[in-house]
Amino acid sequence: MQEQKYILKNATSFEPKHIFECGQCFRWNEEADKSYTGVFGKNVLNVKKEEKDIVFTGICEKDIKQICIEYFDLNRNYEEIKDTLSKIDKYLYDSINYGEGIRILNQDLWETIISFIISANNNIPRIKGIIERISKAYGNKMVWKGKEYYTFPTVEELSKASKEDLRNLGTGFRDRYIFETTQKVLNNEINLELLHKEEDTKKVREELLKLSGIGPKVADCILLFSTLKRFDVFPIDVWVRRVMNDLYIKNEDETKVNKKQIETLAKQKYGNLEGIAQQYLFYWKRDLA
DNA sequence: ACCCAGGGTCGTC
DNA sequence: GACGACCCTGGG
Repeated sequence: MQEQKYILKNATSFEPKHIFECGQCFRWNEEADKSYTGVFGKNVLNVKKEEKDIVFTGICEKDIKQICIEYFDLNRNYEEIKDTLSKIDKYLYDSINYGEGIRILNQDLWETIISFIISANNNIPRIKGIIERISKAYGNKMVWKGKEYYTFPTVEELSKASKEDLRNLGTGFRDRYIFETTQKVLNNEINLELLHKEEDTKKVREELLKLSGIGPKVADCILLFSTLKRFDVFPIDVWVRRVMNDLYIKNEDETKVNKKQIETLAKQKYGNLEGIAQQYLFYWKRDLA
């Protein structure tokens, strides 16, 4: 494959660090020059901010511009979204000021499902390591500038892995979840294509919850960070629980805060943009911790 | 050396 | 609906 380049001129709401380190993705790594290189689909891409422009370089299976528009959701107006959210209260204003360049990516649904199953009760460095090892073992090799990269395995490719194989890649107790979920998707007990066509977020969520290793938090992350692209969800993890308690609820023991209370509060304050609000808050508070 | 927490879920009571 | 168990790794 031939290297391609695309330059996005005078970009707003696009900061590589914010996008790749806000916790939505696990396959992007910072280079010495502060740019980021990552793999998605059959593409290897480098993203570099040069003054006001964003420069995309890499090997792609289709036209690089089209691929970037889709993956980085470039047609969505983040200025408008941030405007709306900033007016809600001072906390949202501050968090958006902090992570002003965040964009929610359109990540492959299958990869997002497995990635967030792995994320359960886990930390980001280890999650990244597991996903890399899975890709190297069951994905396909690509070479760019003399370096090797691996696609994330398809359902069929990953189905070659036994529970023991997965355990040996360091997945821990999640080996069973990955194995069972792969089997279910392979046997078409859940149809990922059809899932995109369902409009009702609740119904999609119910379908995801049928898969092994997917509970409410992981389901919401999949809904928000994949091509399903639902903003009317509010993934509640330890950090979000912490920030919501610190800012609004002020319970002495944050672990005792009722989940339902947080959900109601989020819906009430942030409305149908609650998913994006969650991401600004998460990036803000986790970084300052 | 030891303990703890990490983008939670599952099985059991 | 609450509770503990769960694999593994890095940091205090």
